[in-house]
Amino acid sequence: MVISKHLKFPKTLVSGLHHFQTKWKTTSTDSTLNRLFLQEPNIAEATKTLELTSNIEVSTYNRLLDTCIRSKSLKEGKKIHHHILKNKPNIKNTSLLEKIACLYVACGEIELARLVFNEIKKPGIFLWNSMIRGYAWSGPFDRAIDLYYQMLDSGLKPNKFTFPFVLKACSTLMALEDGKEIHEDAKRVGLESDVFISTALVDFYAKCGCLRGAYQVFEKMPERDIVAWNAMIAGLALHGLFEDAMGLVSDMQKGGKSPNSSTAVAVLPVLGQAKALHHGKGLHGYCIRRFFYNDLLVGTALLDMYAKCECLSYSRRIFDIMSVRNEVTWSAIIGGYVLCDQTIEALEIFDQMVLDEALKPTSVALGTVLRACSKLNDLARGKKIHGYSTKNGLILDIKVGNSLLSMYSKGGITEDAIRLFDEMKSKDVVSYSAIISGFVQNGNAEEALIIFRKMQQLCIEPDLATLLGVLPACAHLSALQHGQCNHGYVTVCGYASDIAICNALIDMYSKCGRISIAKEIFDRMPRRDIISWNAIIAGYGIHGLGTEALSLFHDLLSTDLKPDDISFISLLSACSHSGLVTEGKHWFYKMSEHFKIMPRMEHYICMVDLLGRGGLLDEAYDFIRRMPLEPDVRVWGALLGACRIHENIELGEAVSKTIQKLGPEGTGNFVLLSNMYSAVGRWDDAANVRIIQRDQGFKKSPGCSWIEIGGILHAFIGGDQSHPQSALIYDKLKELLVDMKKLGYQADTRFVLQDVEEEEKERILLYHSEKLAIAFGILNLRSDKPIFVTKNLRICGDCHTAIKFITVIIKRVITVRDVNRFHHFKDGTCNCTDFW
DNA sequence: ATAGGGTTAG
Repeated sequence: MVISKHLKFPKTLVSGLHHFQTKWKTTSTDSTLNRLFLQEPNIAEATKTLELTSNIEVSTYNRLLDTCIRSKSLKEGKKIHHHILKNKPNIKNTSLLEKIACLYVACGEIELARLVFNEIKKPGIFLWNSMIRGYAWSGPFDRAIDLYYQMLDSGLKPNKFTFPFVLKACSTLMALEDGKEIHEDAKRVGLESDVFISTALVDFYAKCGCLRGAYQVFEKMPERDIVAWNAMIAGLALHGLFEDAMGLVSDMQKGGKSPNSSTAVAVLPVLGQAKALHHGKGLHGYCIRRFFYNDLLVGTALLDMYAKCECLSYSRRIFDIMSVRNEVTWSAIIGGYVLCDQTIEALEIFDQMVLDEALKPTSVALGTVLRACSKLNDLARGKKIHGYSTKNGLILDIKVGNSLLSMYSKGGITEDAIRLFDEMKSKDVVSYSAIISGFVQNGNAEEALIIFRKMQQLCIEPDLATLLGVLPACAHLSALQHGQCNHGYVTVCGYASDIAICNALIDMYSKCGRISIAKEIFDRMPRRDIISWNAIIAGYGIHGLGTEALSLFHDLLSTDLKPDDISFISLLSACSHSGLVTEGKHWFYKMSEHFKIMPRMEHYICMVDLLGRGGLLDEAYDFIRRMPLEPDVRVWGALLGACRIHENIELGEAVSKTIQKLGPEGTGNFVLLSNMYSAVGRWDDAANVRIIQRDQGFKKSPGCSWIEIGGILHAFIGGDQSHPQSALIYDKLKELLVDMKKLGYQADTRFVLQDVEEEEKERILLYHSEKLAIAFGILNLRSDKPIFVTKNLRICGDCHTAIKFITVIIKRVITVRDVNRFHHFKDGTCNCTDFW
């Protein structure tokens, strides 16, 4: 056969072919192919030649297949396979079949390889190893382990290639027990101290969370190459042990081994995590000396480390000079900008990546950008990304889904959050935590607890972050029993020593009325951060224990911690609740003078409240006028509240005009103004305010009070008759009213804003939500138990008076937590000294 | 090498 007739090589594609054609013109097909296939670019054409003949020798097939394996030519390999099946259907040549299987593994077609593998009676060790490696690389990973055991069953002894492959599968699956058994096998066949196998074992133990195991293997190694050192260092880094990792790096250098770029890449993330900027800079210098800085991975890891240390300008400089960047580099720099609160810039860089560089956003980049949208509350942009993710199938990535979930729920679009949550195919702890925290942050703590329960029913174990969402929900609802239950869970899980958890517990107990337990937790903390102090100071504040709050603040000053802006909000509001005007003024002054903290609007609100409650109305007014910030409606609201307490109509009217101009927020200001007019008997004016309120479309958000009994929250709104015990509750209140009147109680009908008869007003007052909840508590709690009610708004003035009488009648302590603070009623008095 | 959920005030 004359080959030149059939082989038409396009000259442009294969260089030097002319020479080839002339030289081998007259040879047989077999030898032609043999020669031809030694040159990899010719494979495609060569397989065409193959189709023209049926009689090919096994040795030729072998050579063809070797070439295909080297060049990972799947298409051509398949043709050769078909050729063999067609022309030599009964071939029993194992080596040929093994080669085909190896070819498929090399091309990542593990299932095809498996089909061939299954046809081979006694596969050799090389093929077993190839198959195990194939599964260990691309999964299903458990098949790698299965094959390993099958191989042992077939009587073969694993060799030094087998162990690293199967151990890789074990570490991916976190299959600690299987790996340990395989470790024993390695010892039995005397291969434990092989460098490759030991290194694989170190890597396996570290990735499975068993650092001790990793170190034991590492220590026993008779010789360690740089890969072995890197495996151990990476293991320590993986566990966040940056000091140990750095220690090992210097041990390695003492042993005469120089860290390479992989060492740097392993260590840099943990340096960033620990914000160990100093070490990071040192390593950066080393990388420059060793010329690693041109390495893509090193560059990316360096810029990420600097970003984590909040040294964004360094990150940027590295990013700018990197000659090669990939999508990971871009994600890292975008993430750095988001972390450092340069959110707009982060989005600009993302646009640059997509538009200028035409890089396809990965799910990691999208997750990061969604966090940026969430921080900016740019939900429109977030929704666009949602659309893009859906179109490109990235929505199936759970991290993208969770980022979206978090954005929607933090952004307050609960419906979108819930819809997405229901649509998500796979949900994990993070999904649940995201939606729970979202609900809590948007004031829907009840829904948060409902989802929390659902999650537990589905046996999804809450983790630390979940509890950090749930505990504030309990705090918000004053759900002490739920909170205690979660405290128990925290302890069982071993989170009880976590600072953030303790902070959340302090807040929960103090909002649930158990300030002494809050203090106990605070006292027992081995280490505290500024949040711990803020939480306990605020706790004392809302309980009306201003002196204690001040004394804790003094304690704080003797620590290494510095009070922050929130410490002062907590302290000033504590002073305000306890009428500590002098102290409050002192610390407000010190705050900027000594601590160099610029007062924010919130601080001014606290000060106006403090001065106003203290009766210094003119000073408060003056204070507002001298504010460097434009006072907002909340500042004026605080002054109006003070005008009502001290019945200063003249100032109150002026203030309310200002509030009208600014646009009143909610209804609190209308209620205050109306109450103020009623208080001095200007009924027409009071009525007028209510008409304006109605005309402007402000509806009073309903007052709601609740009480937790037996772990169940019983909620009431005014005049509510929906509770099963309604009749009993109403009877109880009527009975109490009779006794209260005997003691001199008179319904304070000024607090009824509806325009109705006096008698009706009394009736309305009697069935206010806080009174209903208290009556329910009296009926359902043992007489030695304190009654604790929570209200979503400020407590009503008449209720405040009535509850004092009730404590005399029933001889029990009653606590009401309203939106501002605690009211501890006992023996006819309230600890707020009526300055609520 | 990048990567989702998190505690304090008002």
